[in-house]
Amino acid sequence: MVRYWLMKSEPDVYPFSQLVEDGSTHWDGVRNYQARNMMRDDLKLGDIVLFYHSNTKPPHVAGIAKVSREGYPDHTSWDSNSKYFDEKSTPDNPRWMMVDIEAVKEMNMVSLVDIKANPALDDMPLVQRGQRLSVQPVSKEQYEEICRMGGVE
DNA sequence: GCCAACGTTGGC
DNA sequence: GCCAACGTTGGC
Repeated sequence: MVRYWLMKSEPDVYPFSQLVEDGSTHWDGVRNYQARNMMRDDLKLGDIVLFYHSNTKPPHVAGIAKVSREGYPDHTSWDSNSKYFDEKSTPDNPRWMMVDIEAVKEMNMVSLVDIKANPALDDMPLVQRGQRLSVQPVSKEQYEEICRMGGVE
């Protein structure tokens, strides 16, 4: 069964347009245990991802991606040249995980303001108080509503 | 195991 | 730039 997720990226770091250009990418740099656990255990091949741009004006959902490889160790965690380096992570005992995603479709920007204004989306983790998780579950209904707002069938 | 201090996230 | 919310760290 396909599940739906929302993943945050700062457009200055890696925008959705870059994913479209690259075709696919590995989602490295997540250093939060809850997000790691979901990538390790819950994100399955073919799952759908709403690609969200945070720390930008306005914050918004930019497009649709899907999981093209399930959880595996994040090699940037033992690369001392990487900004995501974690000395406690090694190839033999990796602490952090990532998945690969590939671009599926661009959509018209769906801003956080519009998401908050839509009662059908009140339960999205994204709009909950203090929610900072960079990988979040989204229901099928919420996903379909975002698509509708973004002009995607 | 508690909790204060600190760092980060991310909207505004 | 501000700051609320949250996660992590480390002393005790």
